[in-house]
Amino acid sequence: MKITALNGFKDIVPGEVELWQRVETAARAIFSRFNFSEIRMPILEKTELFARSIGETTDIVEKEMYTFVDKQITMRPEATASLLRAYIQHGLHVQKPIQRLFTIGPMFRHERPQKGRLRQFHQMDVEVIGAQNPRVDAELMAMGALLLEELGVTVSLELNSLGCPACRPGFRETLLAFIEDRYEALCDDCKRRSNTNPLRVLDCKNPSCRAQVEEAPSIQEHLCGECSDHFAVVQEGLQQLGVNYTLNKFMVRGLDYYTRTTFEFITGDLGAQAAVGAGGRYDGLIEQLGGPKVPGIGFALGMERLVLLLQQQEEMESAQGEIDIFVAGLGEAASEFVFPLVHALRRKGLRAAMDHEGRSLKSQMKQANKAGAKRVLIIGDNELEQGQAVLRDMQTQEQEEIPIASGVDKLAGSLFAAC
RNA sequence: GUGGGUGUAGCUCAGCUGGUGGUAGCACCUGGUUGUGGCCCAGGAGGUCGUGGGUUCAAGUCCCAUCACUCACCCCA
Repeated sequence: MKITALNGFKDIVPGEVELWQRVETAARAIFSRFNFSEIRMPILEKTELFARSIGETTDIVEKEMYTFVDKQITMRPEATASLLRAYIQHGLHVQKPIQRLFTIGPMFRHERPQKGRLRQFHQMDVEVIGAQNPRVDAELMAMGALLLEELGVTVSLELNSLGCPACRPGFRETLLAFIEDRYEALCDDCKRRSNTNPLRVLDCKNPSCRAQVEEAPSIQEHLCGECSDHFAVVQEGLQQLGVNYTLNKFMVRGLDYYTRTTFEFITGDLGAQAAVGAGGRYDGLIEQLGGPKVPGIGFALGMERLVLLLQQQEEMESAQGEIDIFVAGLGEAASEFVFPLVHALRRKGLRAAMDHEGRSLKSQMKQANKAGAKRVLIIGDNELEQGQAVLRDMQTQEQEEIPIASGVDKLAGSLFAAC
């Protein structure tokens, strides 16, 4: 039996990896423009960290984590908890009252794989810690929207507020009363959810449940004064920055730590996994994890989903790397000469390649062409005897003779000047 | 965890109601030019038809099991 990658784990091979690099390069550029610094955390953390932040009763913690049970450690299922742990551990709040941080890397969840959802997946995660101003919420969403725009993917931004510990319990009761009248009409999942987390009933996909909650009370109308003011300024900010959004009173996030602002970047082109990016505010979380009493907000972008969108929105022009020069050696003596020459060219900074299989000139020319070589240097027995090699320009097809007798380093220098 | 779909060359796939695995396309190698790429032409290499059982004179094809992949539910980025 052949050994293959694990179910839900994927290789990113040449031809596809270029798209990933594009996504990552664009993201780093944008994050930098918005004054974010990179932070990198380990993939393994104590299990307790995720239980305390994401929520003991969430699906992620209950059944989706890769945990080494005997060691009480877990491969991170998301980035925020690890990032906040690092923030607290290093006392970053002392260095700067407001920290703007991003991280890029793999996350792990043991779910059944499907389109846009893998067991090892990759997120670009952005967090602003220490900022209470609602404008920061708008600024973050504007940054996400700008990145997606620059990548050329079209998404819609959906916005909601989940309130805070002061007003959410009240809404929860209001909603529960509404749900109880319709309890029998709900799907089995929603019956269960109405006990554990009634807000979740709001975003059930089951059509009959949707119909039932259509007229459900909106949390947006049950916010306390502070949350309501906050939500209003967030929306003003989005308008000021020209970011389009729609309010969605049914949007509930799956992680327990969210408060107030929550949002999702949604696409219609990925099947069931419609969220390309999502996030929100988590004002009590840092304190809950043993840190200072500071607010926070952040969001994550799913890289697999971005790459899928890029793949289907434009026919992959496989712009694989091109090289500066291919050195074709003909025969054993020439190969002896070419081997160190190619290395000398690379030391000069040129992207250089050669053939090691002793193939015909025709074959080597094909290789050079496939590698996208701008020039080919041809050296055979004739050239060695005469002390002149042939340098061919692959675009213009022009060839010139250049002296090779003065040694590899000099030749590499003159080739570097020529390229 | 629950459903559906699909497994034939490195990739994309033909293969009808069982009767010798495809001149299929892309990719790869060689040649058409004693030492010159892209286009074209010719040739070549590459497969335990996912795996294991069963039915049959005969199974890629039918049946069962199993594994893998995939889509959806659930959940989420």
